[in-house]
Amino acid sequence: MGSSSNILRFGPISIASPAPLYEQVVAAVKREVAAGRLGPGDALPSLRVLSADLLVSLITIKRAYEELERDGVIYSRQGLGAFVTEAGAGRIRGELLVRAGEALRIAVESGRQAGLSDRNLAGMLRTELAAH
Amino acid sequence: MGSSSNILRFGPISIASPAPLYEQVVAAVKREVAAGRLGPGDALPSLRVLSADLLVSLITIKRAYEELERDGVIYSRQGLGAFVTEAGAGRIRGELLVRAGEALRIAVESGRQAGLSDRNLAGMLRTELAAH
Amino acid sequence: MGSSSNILRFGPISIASPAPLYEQVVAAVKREVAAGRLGPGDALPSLRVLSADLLVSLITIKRAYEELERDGVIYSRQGLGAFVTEAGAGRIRGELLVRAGEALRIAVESGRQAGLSDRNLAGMLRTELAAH
Amino acid sequence: MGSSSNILRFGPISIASPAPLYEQVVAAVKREVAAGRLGPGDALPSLRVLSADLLVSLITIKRAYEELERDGVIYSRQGLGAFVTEAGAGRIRGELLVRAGEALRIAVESGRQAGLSDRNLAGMLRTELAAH
DNA sequence: GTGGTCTAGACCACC
DNA sequence: GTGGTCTAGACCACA
Repeated sequence: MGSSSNILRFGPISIASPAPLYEQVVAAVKREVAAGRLGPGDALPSLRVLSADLLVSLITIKRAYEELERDGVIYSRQGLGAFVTEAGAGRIRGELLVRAGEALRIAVESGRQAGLSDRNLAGMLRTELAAH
Repeated sequence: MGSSSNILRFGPISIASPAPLYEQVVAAVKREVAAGRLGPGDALPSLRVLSADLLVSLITIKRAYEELERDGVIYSRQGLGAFVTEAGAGRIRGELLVRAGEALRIAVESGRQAGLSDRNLAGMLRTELAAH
Repeated sequence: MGSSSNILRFGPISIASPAPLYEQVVAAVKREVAAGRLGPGDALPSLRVLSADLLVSLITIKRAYEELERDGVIYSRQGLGAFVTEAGAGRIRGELLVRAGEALRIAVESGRQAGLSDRNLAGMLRTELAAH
Repeated sequence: MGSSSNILRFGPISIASPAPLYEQVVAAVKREVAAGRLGPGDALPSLRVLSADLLVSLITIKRAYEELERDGVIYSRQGLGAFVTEAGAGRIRGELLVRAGEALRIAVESGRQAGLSDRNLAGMLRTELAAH
C-alpha cells in the first residue's frame, strides 16, 4: 500500500485498446502534466512501482518513460528517479494545439468531400462544443 | 498500351507512407468514388493491370479489393472483374461524415486540454474553412 | 553468403567500448549515410540479418533502428524493411556541424582555463588539421 | 552562520543535470582551484558543512572528495579536514589541456565528415575566440 | 520474409 | 533503492 503511486491516477491502461501499452502510459502521464496534477520538478512513480501498480511489465513502463524523456516532458536520473521538466507543460500544450489544428483540417477536408457546407461544419462544431 | 488503367488516377502509392500499401489503395479507390469519377456499375481495373500500374504486388491489390468488397463499395464477379456498387458512394459519404465528426471531437478535446476557449476553436475552424 | 549484408561495412562494434552497443550501431549507420555509401531510398539490412552479422541481439539492433527513425535518418515499414530518408544525409550533416561547433567552444573554454592564448589554440588546431 | 562554507562558491549543483551529483561537486572544486580561488594548503569546507550548503547527501560529498584525492588535487587529514595539494593546480591544468586537445580532435573529425574545409574550421575557431 | 509489441530476467552504475 | 543496458523469446500485422 505505502509503495503504490499516490500521485498518478492513470486512466484505464487496457490491453484491449488498439494503442500500444507504452503509448497509453505516455498519454496518461502527459494528461497529468497538462492538467497540472504533476508540476515541474515533481517526481514520477519509480519504474518498479508503476509497473506493479498498472500490472504492466517494467520494460514497458521504461519504454514509456524513455519516450516522455525524448519529448522533453520528463528527465531521468540514475539512482534518483524521473521528474517533470520545467518546460514539460508547455511542450504538451504545444502538442495539443498542433493536434487540434490538424483535427480541424481533417474535419474540413472530410466534411467537404462528404458534401457538407461551411455552415454545416460550423454547426457540427457548435454541437460538439455544447456536448462536452 | 490499352491494358493500363485509364480510369483510376491513383494518388501517390508510396512505401514511404506510414500507411500500409493496401490501405493506400483502398483510400485511393474510395477517393475516386467519392469524387464521382467512378460511378455505380463502373468497372475497376483488373488486379493484374492495377498491380502493374502501381508497381505493387498483386496480393496487395487483391487484399485492397477484398476490403473494398467488405465495405460494400465494390462487388466482384468471377471472370468479369470488380464493379462499383449502387450504394458505394453513399457508404463512403457516411464514412466521411463519421470521420469529420470524430475529427471535430478530437479538436475540441485537444483544444480544451490546451486551454482554448470555445471562441478560440470556432475561430480556428473559420480560419481553416477560409484557407481551403 | 547471400544472406549477409553486403551494403554496410560496420566499423568495430565492440562490447568493450564504453558506448552502448545500440549507439555504436546508430553511429555506424550514420557514418555510412554521411559518406554517401547509403543514399536516399536505399534499404538497410533487415533487423535479423544485421543481428546475425554483428553478433548482436535482434532487439539491440531494433533499438538502434528506432533511434535512427526518430532522428529522421531512416524510416521503417512493416513487411518491407528499413530505408534511408531523403533528408537523412542533410540531417546528419547538420548534427555534425553542431558537434564541431560545440567541440570548438569546449576547446576554447578549456584552453583558456588552462592559460592558453588565442595563438596557442590556433596553433593546436593547425597541428590537429595537419595530423589527420 | 559561521559554519557555512565561505570559500567555495559552487556553481549550480542540480539533479536536473545529466552529470552525477558527485561529479558536479568534483568539477566545482576543480574550477575553484583552476581559477586560483583555492590555493595550495587552503582548507576545503568540511564534509558536513558542504553537504548542508549544497543540500546534497554527505555520502555524495565524501565520494567527491575521494575522487579529488585520487586525482591528487586534495589530501585529507584525519580530524583536520581536506586541503589543496601543491600540485593540484598543475594537475587540473593538465586535465584542461587534454580536454582542449580532445575537443579540437573531435571538431576536426566532425567538421571534415560534414564537408568543412580546413579554412572553414579555422574560421569557426576564430569566431569562437572572438565571441568569448 | 519483414518490422512492431510485450514480456521475463539478467547485470551494471549511481545514490 | 533508483534508472540504464543487453539479452532471449513470444506473438502479431504486413508484404
